[in-house]
Amino acid sequence: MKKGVTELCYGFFSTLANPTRLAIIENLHQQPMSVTELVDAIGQEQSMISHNLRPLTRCKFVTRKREGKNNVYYLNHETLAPILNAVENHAEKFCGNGANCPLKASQGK
Amino acid sequence: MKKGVTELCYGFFSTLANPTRLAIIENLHQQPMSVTELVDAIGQEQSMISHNLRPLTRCKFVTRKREGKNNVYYLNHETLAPILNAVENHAEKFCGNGANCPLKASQGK
DNA sequence: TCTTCATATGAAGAATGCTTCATGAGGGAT
DNA sequence: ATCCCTCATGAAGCATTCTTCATATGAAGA
Repeated sequence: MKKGVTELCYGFFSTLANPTRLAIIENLHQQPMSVTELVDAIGQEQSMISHNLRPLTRCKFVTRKREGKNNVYYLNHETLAPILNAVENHAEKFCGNGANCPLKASQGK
Repeated sequence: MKKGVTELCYGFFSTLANPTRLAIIENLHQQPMSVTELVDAIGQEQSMISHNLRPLTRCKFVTRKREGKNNVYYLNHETLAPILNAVENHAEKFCGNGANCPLKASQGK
């Protein structure tokens, strides 16, 4: 671990530490989508989706591309695939896939 | 990406999204340490270190072991090594190692 | 140009998480 | 038994981030 990685990590992880942004990532993992499509898929207000797309774009987790009058967002699979994979491995190995995760318990219902 | 991973990811990333906890990880990456050693190394109050060790323990990022009257904490390298590696790769490839990271810019000085 | 669809942005109240202070509890040594 | 060292926990004020509401911008079509 290089020196000074801490501040980079902080920006990185705090951007990912948000349910709406994770939902966006989950959707874009399937295919590129416009804002409107994300709004429909996630079922939240348009302004909320837009607000949350900004930090994702800023950290290069997604990229934007104008297509006609739509802004289509693309996931940065190169970064996120291994990360999400590591999270799944951890959850599986150390957290019983969430079964014995106190955080999940306190969130649900 | 499996269904329902979003909530697991949220617990995972929000635990990592904290400067003190990242400093703890950075230190434990070198070697296991007791709370007092972490306090000295990081230079923050003991209660703060303890408070931040709790979520790390809960998410299995670190494990605790009594040794005499000390509580020694061990990093879960199996999970964190690949994660931190992925962050470094991303920072290098997409963020100029933080040089063109607007977050870092707004934090520093 | 005017209208409409698509998206971004600003501001403010609400919610969440953090930091600090005070204290409690456990283990070892005397 | 007492003292000290080590560490954990609770509560409360403070700070940060989120969510929502209102509005602005841009592109395309009539």
